[in-house]
Amino acid sequence: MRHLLPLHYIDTVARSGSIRRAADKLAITSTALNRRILAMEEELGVPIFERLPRGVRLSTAGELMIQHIRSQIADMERVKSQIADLSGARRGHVSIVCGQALMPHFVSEQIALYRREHPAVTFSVRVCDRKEAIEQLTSFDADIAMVFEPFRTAEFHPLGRVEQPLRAIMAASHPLAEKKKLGWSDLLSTSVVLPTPSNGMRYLLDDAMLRKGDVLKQVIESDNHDFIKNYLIHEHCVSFQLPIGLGAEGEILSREIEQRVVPHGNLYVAQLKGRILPVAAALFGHAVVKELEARYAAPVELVNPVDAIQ
Amino acid sequence: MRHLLPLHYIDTVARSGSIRRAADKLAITSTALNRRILAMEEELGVPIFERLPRGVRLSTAGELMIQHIRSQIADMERVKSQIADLSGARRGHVSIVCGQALMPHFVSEQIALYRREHPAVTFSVRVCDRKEAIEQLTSFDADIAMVFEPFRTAEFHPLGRVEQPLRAIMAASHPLAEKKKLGWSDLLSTSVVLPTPSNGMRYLLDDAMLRKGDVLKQVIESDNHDFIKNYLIHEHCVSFQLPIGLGAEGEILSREIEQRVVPHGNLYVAQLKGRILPVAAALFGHAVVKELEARYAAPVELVNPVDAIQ
DNA sequence: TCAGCATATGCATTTTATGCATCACTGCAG
DNA sequence: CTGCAGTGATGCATAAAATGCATATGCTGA
Repeated sequence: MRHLLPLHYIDTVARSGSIRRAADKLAITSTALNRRILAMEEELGVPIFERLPRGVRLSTAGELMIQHIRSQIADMERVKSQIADLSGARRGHVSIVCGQALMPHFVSEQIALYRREHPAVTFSVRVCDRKEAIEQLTSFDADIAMVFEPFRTAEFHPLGRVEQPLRAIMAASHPLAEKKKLGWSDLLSTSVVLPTPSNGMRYLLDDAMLRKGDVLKQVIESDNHDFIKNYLIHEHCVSFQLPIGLGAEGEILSREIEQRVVPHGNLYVAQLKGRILPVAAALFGHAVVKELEARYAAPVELVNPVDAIQ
Repeated sequence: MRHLLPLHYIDTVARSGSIRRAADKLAITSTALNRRILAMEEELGVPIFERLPRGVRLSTAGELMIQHIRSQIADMERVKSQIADLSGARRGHVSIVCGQALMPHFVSEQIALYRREHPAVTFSVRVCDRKEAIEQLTSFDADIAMVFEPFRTAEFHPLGRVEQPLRAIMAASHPLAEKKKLGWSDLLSTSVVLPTPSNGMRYLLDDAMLRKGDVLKQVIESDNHDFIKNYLIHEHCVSFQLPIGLGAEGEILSREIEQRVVPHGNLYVAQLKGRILPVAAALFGHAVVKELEARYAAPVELVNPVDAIQ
């Protein structure tokens, strides 16, 4: 929309950290962009950017401004999506961030399902850790986040939650594959491959190790679950995965872990607090929550018992 | 701000109901305005206004758009006020609607108090009934509403509440002035002057009459409390007022009414739900709530008992 | 049918935004 | 210390956009 072009300009400069770089992205000259920013600052009465020798940085006022700007741009998208919805055809774009490499199986399935109903809705999916996920929400770059054991912040507004117990995964030939349920001693008896600390599963595992006062024999750490899964074929190690991230059982099997050893974690579907989502995003989020709760029976809601009854 | 000029144009047209009238207010020609609107509709892909023989009216899409526009404009004000606050000087404007003619005594006092601290903050005060008050909030024309027994709607977000029992007012020479506390039979024994039905006090009185199956001897109905108060000097009638609306006792006295006869009502200070108020408005609202609760002991909060303890 | 008032549109003019060339400044590598 | 690369700011000519005037067009109600 034309009228928020100036806002988009400022947003781009803030993201680029330099007027010239932003000007390149926006396909205008740096002088034009510079002058628009000077004009905006003139209007506002205070500088939006601090001028540094190697570019610009948001001032305190600019921080306030940029939040406003991003919310306005996102809200305009919402309005457009609602207007499009009036004429029957649901259109728009849904931007999703999901916490780990485990989600894509589920997410891709859900997106395909949604797009079968509404082919005019487009999607973008990014995988990142839970801290980044919340940043993406607050910067209005993502509409919906799906994360495991997120940091609780004021910005985070859960749309739904399901419990996910950690499961141990290993090659079919691994000795522990003969047991149905693994205890702490079983885990100690083998080498393990752990996800990086930014991962929610790692958080639960570190916590378990701290409580037990014992450390697992970690041989490899990786942020890529595909790599981990492939590695298990070559060496008799154990790693971990959530039920939702498990594919079909083939060379790699999964086994239950006793709950008192590693407590169950929570998988959240969430949006930015206070924001009204575009129609498509809101409905997709709703559909995902419904499906999750159908697959993994919704836990009893502790915050408000009355709601759980309905 | 320049970038929301187009939005302001649309807002003005929506309020004026005609492009020409809006153009006059905006001090531009109707052709220029017309073309900007056509351009916006082009961009949006759907008409914002329905063209009628006697002007224009918002289309369904326009209704969505205008809500967005007003929130944008109001939110920009908020940002400006927050930025102004950064540099120490609190500036800005607070727009208040109060439910009845009873409030102005209290409100004027509170505004004076606030302005003594922050002389750069300006105020506008409008008196209207509770239905209009909520409309003013939703159209972003008012930041804060102070109303007695409002309609409960989803848009209404209470910042504070105090109980206000109705009191009977009358001339000092009225026979009932000799009693300290009036019952239903006392009220039936005299003529009464009632506020109009849009008034929250009237709502409680009508309710009482319905329950008792008896009607008061209403001789005059008026929406103007000053008129009512003056009239009581000339004829021995009884009327009603809230404690907060009572001035100093002179020719007109007030007497308590038994609670089981007319139940206590609630006075609310409220804002539009989901909106973030400008700094000045938020702090003024807070100050008012605090003062009200100091004067009329805050009632026990029923919704969430935990909060009341703190 | 016609007067009255509404929105739309063609065209000349004014205002605004853009691009080019250039300046002034800073940090860094040699 | 010096030159280089990279930054934002500014003067001026040009391109684009908004505006105003005159006028067309469309509808209602008497």
